[in-house]
Amino acid sequence: MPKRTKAEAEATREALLDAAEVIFLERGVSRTSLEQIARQAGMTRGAVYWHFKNKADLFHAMLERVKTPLRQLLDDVEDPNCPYVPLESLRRATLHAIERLQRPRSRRVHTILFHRCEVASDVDIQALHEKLASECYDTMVERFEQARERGTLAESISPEIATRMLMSMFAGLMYDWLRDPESYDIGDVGPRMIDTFFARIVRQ
Amino acid sequence: MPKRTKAEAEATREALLDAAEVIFLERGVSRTSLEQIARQAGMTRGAVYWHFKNKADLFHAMLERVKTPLRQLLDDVEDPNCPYVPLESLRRATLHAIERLQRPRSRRVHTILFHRCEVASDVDIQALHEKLASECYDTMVERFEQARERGTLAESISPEIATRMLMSMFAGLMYDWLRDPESYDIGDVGPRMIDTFFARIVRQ
DNA sequence: ACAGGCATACATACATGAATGTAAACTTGC
DNA sequence: GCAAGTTTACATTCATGTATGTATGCCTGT
Repeated sequence: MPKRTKAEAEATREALLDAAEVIFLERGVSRTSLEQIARQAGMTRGAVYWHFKNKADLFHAMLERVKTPLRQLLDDVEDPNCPYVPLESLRRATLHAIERLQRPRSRRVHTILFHRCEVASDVDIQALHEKLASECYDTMVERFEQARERGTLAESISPEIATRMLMSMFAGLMYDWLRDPESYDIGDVGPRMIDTFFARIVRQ
Repeated sequence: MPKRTKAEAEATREALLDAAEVIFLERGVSRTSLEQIARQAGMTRGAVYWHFKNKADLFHAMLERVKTPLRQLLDDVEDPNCPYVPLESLRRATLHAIERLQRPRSRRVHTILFHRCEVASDVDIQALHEKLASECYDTMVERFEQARERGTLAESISPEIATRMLMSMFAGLMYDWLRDPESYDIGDVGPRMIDTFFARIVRQ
């Protein structure tokens, strides 16, 4: 059954990416062959090679369908018409990112990113993530400094350390939960952690 | 140069494991061949297959030369003749684990574990880690409960959430730092984070 | 409006290379 | 001399990329 309509072709492309998510999650990126992905989508490797250059290209296309939690957090925090004061905007942005991580697709893709792939295979991904992390760090430090100027951040806490604490908690939360989502409900634990953190670092 | 003395044979085994650490770190576990490891150690694949059953076996042998940070933390916290009160024992154990993570071998192996391998390839590792994490969680909750009974833990913080915060911060710290060790000095930032955390959760 | 032509969207077949595991040969310690 | 280490050689598997086949959708000219 060759040559579909334009819309059908776009549908197969999406089906291939869906299939990739499923198989990558099951077997890990390096151990899955393009044949397996194609079969999962009810296609053959020919379809894969039509839509994508190779496995790395397909992998990148898969990533482009989701927004990284760090990216989400940054976009929220940097939103120019955000009505909240520094600490509150940070808190809300973090909660929002946790919220969105639970969406099925986001959850699948980030489980793959955290636990089912090796960075060495895609060096640019590594560099990209490092850039995002440092950008995120800078922005957060800025916010915590604003909070300190306004007197809402406790004086004994440096903006830099507060930032590292928040970023580590966030990264660790994702890492741990995605490894074993059954062990706890991130929708409950996450917000309670974040709220406790912010409640405890404000000037008492 | 065949057939060495017993001591020399043991030395080649160690050399192979050293080589594995280096190459796994450079190229990722799945992309490295046993040939590459053998060459790095100045041997051929024959030597590898003599000392190890296959790649997975060699990988496990490599892991057995180090102690996981979580394992280290647990051992410290559960030490029966630990002279410290609950919160202080937790704090010290965490600092100690951070300390030991910086040892070259530990750092290399855990970089591999966090960033250079896919869990799906070694399912038992995954299960092992999950068991360790839940064991660690239970023990920490216990300590925080003791602290609450003694009145040293702030009443507004539940032992469960305190535990998750500490574990997430710890995991995130390792994850972030091992991905990009140049971005900050964990020997400085780590302790400052941990100290701030404990200073902020005690009853004021 | 429709007939031809061309590009599209795949499937199939094939060539290649790389890694694995094993068997056999070889060399030296004990 | 036998078994422990180690090398070399070989067979097999498997994924990849490419080349080719092919039927159909889509468009253009009249």
